[in-house]
Amino acid sequence: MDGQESNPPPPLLSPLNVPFLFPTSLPSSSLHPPLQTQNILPDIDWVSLLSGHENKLMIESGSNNLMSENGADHHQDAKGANMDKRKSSRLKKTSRPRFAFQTRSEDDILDDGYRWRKYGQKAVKNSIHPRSYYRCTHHTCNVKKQVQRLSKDTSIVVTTYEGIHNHPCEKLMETLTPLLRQMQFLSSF
DNA sequence: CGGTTTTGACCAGCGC
DNA sequence: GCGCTGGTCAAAACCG
Repeated sequence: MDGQESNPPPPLLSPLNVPFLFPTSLPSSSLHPPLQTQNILPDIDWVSLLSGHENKLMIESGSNNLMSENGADHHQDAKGANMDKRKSSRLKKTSRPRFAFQTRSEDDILDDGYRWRKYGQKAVKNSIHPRSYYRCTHHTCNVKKQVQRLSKDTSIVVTTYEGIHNHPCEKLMETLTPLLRQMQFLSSF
């Protein structure tokens, strides 16, 4: 459908590694519904960080919104009963690192180098566009993301990441591995 | 055939 | 307590 997984051009960067570098210490009040986001690192060129390919991803300067929330605990997966899973995911939803940003794009899904599996879609109040829920397909990885198009400006997509990848970005590794090999080879002289 | 998407149902949290 | 809303599950459908 959205063909996110099949986007051919590999990104040169691993955008999702970036958020993990900055301190996630914003109050949780900055997080939810009204996308009252705070510019944490206003000078960073998130467009190039996040696009990675010749996409039309355009973050307007000044609207380069980021959200983040402190994640003190590491989300322990309730791998028991289904209900426990639901409960834990819901209860701990605000205790994981989260950040969101807006991109101007025709595509709802931006190719961030990770592989995602859609697990839900919901109509959201006050929005004509549904919100989509994705989960990282890596077995041990628990990162999720939500994607929603703004009803005000339908050219803007709001992507919210939740959690931290505990594995390298596949596409990044694909890109870097030959380069590293070459560097090793050259440095052996 | 295995992985992904779709979609209705279910559940918890929250406001009233 | 009730209804609304958002987040997740899981079966079925879909696709390469």
